[in-house]
Amino acid sequence: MPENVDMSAMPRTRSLDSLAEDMQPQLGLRERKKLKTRVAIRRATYRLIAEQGYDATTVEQIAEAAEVSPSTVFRYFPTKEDIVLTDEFDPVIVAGLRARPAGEPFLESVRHVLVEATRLILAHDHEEMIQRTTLLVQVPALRARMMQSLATSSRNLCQVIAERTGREEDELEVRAYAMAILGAVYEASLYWAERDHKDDLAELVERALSAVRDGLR
Amino acid sequence: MPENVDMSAMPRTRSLDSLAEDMQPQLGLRERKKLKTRVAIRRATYRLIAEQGYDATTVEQIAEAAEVSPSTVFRYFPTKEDIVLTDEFDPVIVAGLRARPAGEPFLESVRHVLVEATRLILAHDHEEMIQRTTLLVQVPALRARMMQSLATSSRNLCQVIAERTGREEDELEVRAYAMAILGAVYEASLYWAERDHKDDLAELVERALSAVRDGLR
DNA sequence: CGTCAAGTGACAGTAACTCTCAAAAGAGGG
DNA sequence: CCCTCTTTTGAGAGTTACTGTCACTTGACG
Repeated sequence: MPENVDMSAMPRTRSLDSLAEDMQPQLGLRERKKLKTRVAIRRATYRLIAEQGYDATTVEQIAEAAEVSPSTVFRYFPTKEDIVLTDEFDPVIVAGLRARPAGEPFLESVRHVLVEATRLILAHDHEEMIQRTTLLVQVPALRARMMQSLATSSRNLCQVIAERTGREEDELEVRAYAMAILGAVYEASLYWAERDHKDDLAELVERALSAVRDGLR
Repeated sequence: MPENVDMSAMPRTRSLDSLAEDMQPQLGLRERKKLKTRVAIRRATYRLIAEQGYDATTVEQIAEAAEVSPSTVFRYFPTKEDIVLTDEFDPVIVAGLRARPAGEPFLESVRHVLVEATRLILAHDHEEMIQRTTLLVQVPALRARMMQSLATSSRNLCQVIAERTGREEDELEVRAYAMAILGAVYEASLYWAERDHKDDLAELVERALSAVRDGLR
């Protein structure tokens, strides 16, 4: 396997790691190898799942395809679900929110940032987002594991909300509001996948958040 | 084991099935036995988990304590998590929502009904709600499985929303709104448990929903 | 080059499920 | 009361995700 792969030459198989990959200029060999293993495991997983389905794909197969031992797979990802679900979107969104003007109503900031982030992510990893959301619709175990993701994102979101609104980050209202937002975005993603990704996800996210803001009349 | 147990004599160990139990007047012996097995499994589970913790409690132990075979446990509950999480709250809430005046703003209806339902449930199964939410805080697997619960409740809620607002039940806005509400309620439950159930859960639910309605300022 | 720490693989073990099949037990008719 | 049909149960074997241990390899660094 060549040391430096031209990522832009593999339009259909870019991984969600690619964003992280792109901006790791010169780490030690150890770190680079680790990143490569991560990517290899994830690529193998996505490929095998696309071929055989989620349940039919065992960790052993993944390990073999990625040319590592099963132990190593579990060292990199605590559960099989995580191989599919792990992403690095939170920092992007948090940073985006911090960059918005302080006076702006908070939900407006969220809408702006989430819509922009969605476009960015789609531009970067379109195919993989499609695979991920498709799997999310098909595999209950993944939807379940998603809760963990939501909880983590929620905590991050709470922190920003606290900064912005001068509240405490563990206040009930803050947490409820954060989870409401994330729930809406989650539904937008599911909706997108269920309709075979025909719509513009960014637009769906915007509509979902507007619904939360306006209520239903 | 006696045929008829005086449920009101066991104030601390009443199960979430009790509501369902109370209103099954005279079914066939078969059905009554099934209900009893369900309750036995759940009681055994809660007892063992209280003694040893969730992870340390195996399905085999549960089966033994409930005096059934492990196969039977899995026949009644698809997963170990479900033994803890399954409830019958949705019908209560749906019926409550249908009973609200048609003109009322929808979120107001939701607030009324959820707050009332919370009080009712607490009055009926207080100890078990405490156990459940405590476990929810402690056990990640349960939080994850909760997603399934939320999805089901969400579908039910969507249906009522559709009836009330004249929209389609699979419309994005409806689904996003439903999930936002449930997310907020979920956070209220967690918050309650994290603070050792000192607060009034019904009040927390109300605050959480108000936060969604008003946004954060 | 040598030492140390980090990363890996082989292996054994656990427990949550799944499937299959035969025995047991309620339902219902004679 | 008994015979039959159907539902429910238990027993057992098998799969797989995950955990923990330990010896081995391989980058890092002086």
